[in-house]
Amino acid sequence: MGSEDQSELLRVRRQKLSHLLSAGEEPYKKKFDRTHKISSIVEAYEKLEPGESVNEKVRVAGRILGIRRHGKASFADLRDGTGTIQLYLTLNHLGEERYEDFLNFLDIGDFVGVSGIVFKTRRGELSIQVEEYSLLTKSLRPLPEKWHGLKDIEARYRQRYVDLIVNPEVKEVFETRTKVIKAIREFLDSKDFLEVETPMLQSIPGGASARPFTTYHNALGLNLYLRVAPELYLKRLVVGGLEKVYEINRNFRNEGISYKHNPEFTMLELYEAYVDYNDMMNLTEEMIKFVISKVKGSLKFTYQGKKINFGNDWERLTMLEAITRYTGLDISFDLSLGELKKIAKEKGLVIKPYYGKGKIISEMFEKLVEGKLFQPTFIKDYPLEVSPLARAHPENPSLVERFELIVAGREIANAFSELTDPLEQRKRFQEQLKLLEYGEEEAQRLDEDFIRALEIGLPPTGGLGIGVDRLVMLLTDSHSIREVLLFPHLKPEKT
RNA sequence: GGGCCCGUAGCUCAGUAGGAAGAGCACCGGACUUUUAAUCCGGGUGUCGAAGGUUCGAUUCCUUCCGGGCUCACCA
Repeated sequence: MGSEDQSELLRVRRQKLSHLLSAGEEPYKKKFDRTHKISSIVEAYEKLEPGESVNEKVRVAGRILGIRRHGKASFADLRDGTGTIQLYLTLNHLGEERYEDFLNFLDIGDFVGVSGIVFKTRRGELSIQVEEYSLLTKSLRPLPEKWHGLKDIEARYRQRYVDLIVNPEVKEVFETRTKVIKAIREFLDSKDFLEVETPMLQSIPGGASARPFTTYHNALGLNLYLRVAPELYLKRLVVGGLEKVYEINRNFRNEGISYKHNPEFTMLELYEAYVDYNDMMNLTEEMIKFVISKVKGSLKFTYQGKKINFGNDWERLTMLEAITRYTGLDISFDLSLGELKKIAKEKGLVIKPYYGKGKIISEMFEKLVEGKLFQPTFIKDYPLEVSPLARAHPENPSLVERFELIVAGREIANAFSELTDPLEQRKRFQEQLKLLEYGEEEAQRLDEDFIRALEIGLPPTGGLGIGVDRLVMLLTDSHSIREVLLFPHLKPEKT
């Protein structure tokens, strides 16, 4: 784009840049030695009396966020990664040329380094009396308005760098996100879990019922899939003797985008040998309580205007109990398939012809009950039909030892006693293959090497997955998953 | 993918029952040596998302497309 096509705002900044260059100024410097971060100046000197100054020269650097001109003296706001401080610039201290240059050629958005004396104005604002300044980076585009910030949701996501500059609460969300992940690691590391990394590129996508992204390896001439879950690899590691493992990393699912779905999202999965899903339930509760206390300082907070209390012992209901309680329907596997379908259709559910009793019951739970569970609730004993990797329930062969943690109507965690019997696992995969034939693209594929690993022997194992983004949504009071992803997926801008 | 809504200046938003495109901030010029959403005086900087259509005339009405939001479906 030539300069004649640009708006006046862009043109003016480029003119200032040209002027600086022709005056021998370097507008993109490589470094600046600081003596202080802004927050350390604020901490050290915030108790100064108005009018008082400190006999110590400081050097700080940051981005100019505001300029207030007052003739022969002016103020500017300077922000670095730790805080904001006011600059006080006067003709007396800088000399006429440097003072005028600051006002004429520097703009809001520019990075500058300054040196000067710390003092407090008579209005009580901690400030730096600037004796020297240096332009570090010239900004060529205006920032959004100081009062309303950047509101346009699309612009905020596409230009997250601007969002982070002008909307301070956005930075806090991502700091919280990092704290959550650190707290998870702290908790699991203290319990001697080993953090590992397993393949993102898989030749058989496994471990979850989801459509995968496909890709191609040129050198090997091989179709590959982006993983939908790390599960089968992590269980191979338990076979290998790593008794407690976890991975926090990205999963990719080729599905729709919504306020709670992004095509790539972050998942915690962990596996522990010699324990079952009841132990996983206890571990989940302990871990999430640890994370929330660490991050929020309290186990009670509000999410989207409603109070959530994580402090009590969380309720544990079987799926069938939950359906009965929240719908009044007396559902069990004793009903015939025909009866279940009839009830489901009366409730407005879409039931495909090949659905069995288990799938219908899980549909009833997900569509009719899940959204009503706001307080943290464990729902346990899922239908076997929808859980091809979980161990059957000893008291009911139609169920498995599996639970999900539901909070604010959403699934936060999913766990089970792992199926360790290789012969049974092969049968389960074969049932999944039938679903693939029915056109259920999310059905799971047969993974012969995983079966071979089970044949080597997987000890009794409990496994757990937690959707990290959704947990962060809860703890940051975010309505949309996009608010907790730095760069949520959007369609490409223009052409 | 379906339904509803949105797209006007760099940003936040008005507006035109179809007839010369507006405000605040930002920006440009001027005044001002302790201001802080500084103030005061002057200046509107625009492909009204894009392309067609209707019309004497379209930013406004219609169609299609692009992008976004909410919601339903699918999923975590």
